[in-house]
Amino acid sequence: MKLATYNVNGINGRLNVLLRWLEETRPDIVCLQELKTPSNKFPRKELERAGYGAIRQGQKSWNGVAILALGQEPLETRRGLPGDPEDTQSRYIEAIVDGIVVGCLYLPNGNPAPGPKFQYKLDWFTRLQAYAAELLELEVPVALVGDFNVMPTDLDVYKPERWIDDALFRPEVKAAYANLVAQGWKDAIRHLHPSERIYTFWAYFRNAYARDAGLRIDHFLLSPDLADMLTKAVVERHVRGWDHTSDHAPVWIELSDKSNKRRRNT
DNA sequence: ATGCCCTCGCCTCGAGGA
Repeated sequence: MKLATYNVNGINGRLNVLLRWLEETRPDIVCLQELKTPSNKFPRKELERAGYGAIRQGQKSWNGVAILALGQEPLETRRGLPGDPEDTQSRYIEAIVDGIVVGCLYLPNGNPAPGPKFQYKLDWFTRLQAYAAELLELEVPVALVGDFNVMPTDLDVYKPERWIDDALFRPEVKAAYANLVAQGWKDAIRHLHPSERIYTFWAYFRNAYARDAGLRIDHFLLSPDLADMLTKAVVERHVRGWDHTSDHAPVWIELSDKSNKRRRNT
């Protein structure tokens, strides 16, 4: 089954592109970020017509996350990241689909750094670490999926030296990501492709896509049992080349029930 | 050191993005 993430950069302005990609790829589960629309303007009917049930946490103009599931309604288990009741930004939603706990997240950008926005990013990361540790303790299949706004290593940036002071690449942020992964998560794309340059985002300006001046900032973190099921990871680069497209490409991973192998091993 | 380009809002420019 295909588990996907896509930062759409405005779901209503992007609806045709999103529907075209859904029709083409037919992912089973999709985590969306940057809806940029309040929940009551979420295009539920259009997605339903395309075969998808959906839950969403919207917000006017900014942020916003959603989970789609092919042929079913995601069972919502959480809305909003715990740890700060003052935080009103729509950046986390979670559901159970096909026995998997799927946490869809849009981590703060954090620029300019340093400053209050960067501090908010670091605080959000700390809360995510605390909550992610709780999820791992449940010992159920969990995937934390979305736009983390972090390039984990030099391999994930077209020109690392240009990004040293940026909020997506500062040492504190890379360390926060590394510490999160070290809890016991697998970075799915990196796990399958340990030394390949893979990007998921290309800026609109400076002809970034044509020059392949990209960043890898959309990630799948898998709990150990899910990591065992991982067979494939694909960045749908061509979608970034479509007209009126997002600055992110959709990304998906394939999870296969290797039950025969697992049965033999246990 | 900055803008590039793009989205949204109530609006033709500003804020935010990465």
